[in-house]
Amino acid sequence: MPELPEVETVRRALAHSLARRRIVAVEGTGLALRRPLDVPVLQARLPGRTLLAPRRRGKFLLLDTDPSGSLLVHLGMTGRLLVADAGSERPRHTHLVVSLDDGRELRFVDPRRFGLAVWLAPGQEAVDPSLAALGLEPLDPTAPRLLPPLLHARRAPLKALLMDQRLVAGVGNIYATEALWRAGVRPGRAGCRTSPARLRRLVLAVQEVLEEAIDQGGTTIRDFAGPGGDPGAFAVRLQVYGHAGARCPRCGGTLRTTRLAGRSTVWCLRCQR
DNA sequence: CCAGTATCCTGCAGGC
DNA sequence: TGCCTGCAGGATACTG
Repeated sequence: MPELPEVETVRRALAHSLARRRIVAVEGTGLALRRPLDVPVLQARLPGRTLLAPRRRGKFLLLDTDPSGSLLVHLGMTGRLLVADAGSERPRHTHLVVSLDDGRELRFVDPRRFGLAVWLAPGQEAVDPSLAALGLEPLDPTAPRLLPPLLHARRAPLKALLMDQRLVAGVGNIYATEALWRAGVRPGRAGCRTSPARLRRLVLAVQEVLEEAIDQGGTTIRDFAGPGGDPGAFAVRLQVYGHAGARCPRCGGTLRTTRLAGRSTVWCLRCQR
């Protein structure tokens, strides 16, 4: 389940392995992803371009090229970007293959097809609906100052607000769950019923957990892997996600599970207020 | 405008 | 063993 730390891990790996590689060909299955995978457009635009260092915005990756333009990628739930030798066997559900000038290829693999790969011409980035709707980058130094008032203005449960990409871009179910536990805040608490001081603590907890996860190369529950196929190491550091029914590592209470905003949520009844 | 829910998709786990 | 059901949840379309 790629959230910000997983996407950032992929970005860093691709920055090393793809920079200055020239694209020579593109193949695609034509199967629909979240948005239609427009293979003819990708085949018309990508070959001949050189890949630059990728950027990340929320959970989106922007593979910038020279001449300018970008391949916008979202990994959805089960998406992977893999770099492998062109001769090697392609995994099931490989929807897009970008061949490089050094005999390797970039593969977009996504069994559940919640992901996305679209060409953005110069200038399109500013008007792309997915990107334009994104809120604050949670790791931005201004987040602890700017985010609490936005959360305080809303009646929805804090967990739903943290996962709302229009407010904060990049936090998903795993890290929202962990940050709320770290901050000692109940996931179902309404934003407007939480003090600014607690909201600030919550935002700092979000930053902390995201940074630690990036340091560990992301979290692998089932599907995530870096471009080389390697799993992230943060799963062992998850304190509550996936541990419903276990003891709370902080107070020894029982971790409960509920559904909030359609997502499973784990929290400690005793020490999360 | 805001909050909550249904929807897309596949793989896997659990029950029988 | 095999079939069925439910769950996992990213973004987004829809409803109230």
